[in-house]
Amino acid sequence: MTRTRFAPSPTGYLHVGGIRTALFAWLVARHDNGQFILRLEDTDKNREVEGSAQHLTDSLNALGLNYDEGPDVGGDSGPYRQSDRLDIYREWAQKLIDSGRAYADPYTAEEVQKFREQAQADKQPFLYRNHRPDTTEPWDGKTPLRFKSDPKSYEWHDEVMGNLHSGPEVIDDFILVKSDGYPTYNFAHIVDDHLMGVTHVIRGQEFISSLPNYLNLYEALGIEHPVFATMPPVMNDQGNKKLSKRDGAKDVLDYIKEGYLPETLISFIATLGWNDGTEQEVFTRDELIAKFSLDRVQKSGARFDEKRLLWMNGQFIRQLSLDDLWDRVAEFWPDTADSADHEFKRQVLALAQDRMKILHDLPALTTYFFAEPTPNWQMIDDNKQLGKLERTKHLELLDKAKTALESTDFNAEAIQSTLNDLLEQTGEKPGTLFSLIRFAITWAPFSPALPETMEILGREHTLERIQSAIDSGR
RNA sequence: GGUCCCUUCGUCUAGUGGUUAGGACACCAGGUUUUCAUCCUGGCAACACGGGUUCGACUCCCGUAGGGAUCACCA
Repeated sequence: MTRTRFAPSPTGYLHVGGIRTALFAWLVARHDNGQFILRLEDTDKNREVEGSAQHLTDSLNALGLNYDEGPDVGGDSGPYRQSDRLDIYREWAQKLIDSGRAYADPYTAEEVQKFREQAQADKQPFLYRNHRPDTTEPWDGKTPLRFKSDPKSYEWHDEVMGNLHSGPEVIDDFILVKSDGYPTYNFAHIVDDHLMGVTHVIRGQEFISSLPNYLNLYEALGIEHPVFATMPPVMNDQGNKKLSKRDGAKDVLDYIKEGYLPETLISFIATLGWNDGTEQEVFTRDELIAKFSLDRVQKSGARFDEKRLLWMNGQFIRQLSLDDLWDRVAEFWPDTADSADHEFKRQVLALAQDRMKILHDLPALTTYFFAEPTPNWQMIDDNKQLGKLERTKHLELLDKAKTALESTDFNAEAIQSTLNDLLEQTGEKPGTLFSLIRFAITWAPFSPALPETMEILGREHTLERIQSAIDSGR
């Protein structure tokens, strides 16, 4: 039974890089009909950020990355918060002490730092085990507990990276339990993954260099290691370093707030470093679950290109049914739309659907449907065609338009036909006449097609706008 | 610096010895009786470099260069 986990530390929010690791682990579990576990690695109290555990689960939930077991949903392998598992780590640490594979670190942090600096000065790689004491006092829990490593070469398989290898020089006596009593990640995650029955450890490439040490610890503990899969890094848009909070990587929840769809984020993040080998560019959640496999994950890092994300979001918005879109834009209408008629808003939304890239575009696209625009003749004078005409000509044309529209059925088709007749009657070009009317009605730099806009606005309203345009131009 | 990993259009990528090196984003041009967007059509644009192996290398091997990760009582 496949069991994967996402094991973040509650030190802040989740950015695109972090969520991708979660997504891939989730996809592996769902693809295999297995389980996905959330485990909080809160063993560094200094770095912990208030409220971030909640923020983490909110982010996962917002993207629909549901977990079968976790701190807030429970499960048979809990607790799922490492700070609640201290007894367990102590027990496993004792096993190591008993078997002679762990010992009390006799040095202070300052002394170790000295060793490190000395090694650096000698241009030698620093290895703590070179200073390993011959005899040690029993561990009293007040000093760090170190792993007594057994340096050797390793070869192992990584589902993404392929076959990897390392020499004995990278194996060292790392700290298992800190002097504050909390285990290090290096120790805790191995115990937890084992106890929780995790079959696939999916994590970022920053752990690849520690893996030989983990292998050494698995052996000392006498437990089998899970399948490893290393994710390539997500790079910033410059491509010169790993995406990081420190360099302003955005919180995924911020993308949701701006009106990126969860399914866009899922599809985009998945295809950042994975593809199914066909020319398909956009995937639904179900398609991803069905098609995902670790062996098609890229080995090299990928840059985060926000333009592509924007494009993809537009694709998803356009695929939505009007009902679905309606539900999702609830929080995005302009304030002026609060009192507007329900059906009217739905028609406006239908018109805006083709132009939205993110849901937050809605206000800018629709304001003149809900509030009277302010006439701005400068827009007309700046127009290439209209600027050549006299103001009196503008007004004359608008007046003719108004008259023609007064006796027209107010549906888009009839309006179009009326406008076409007007074109012939006045001898003007569409670019002139239609632009003029469009400005008179919307006073916006851009807007949806004229007949549809008029139809939704209705005859009365449309004629009023034209009239007030005429009045303001006199 | 040591160790490990990586390297196809500007970007995301397909490609597993023989292809006009394909797709998508972005960009440019044209079309859809106005604008913006959508949509459609077309265009620009890549195998980091040098050696091998081979009848034949983007594909295999070795070097070089460049990039990344890591060398914590952080994860």
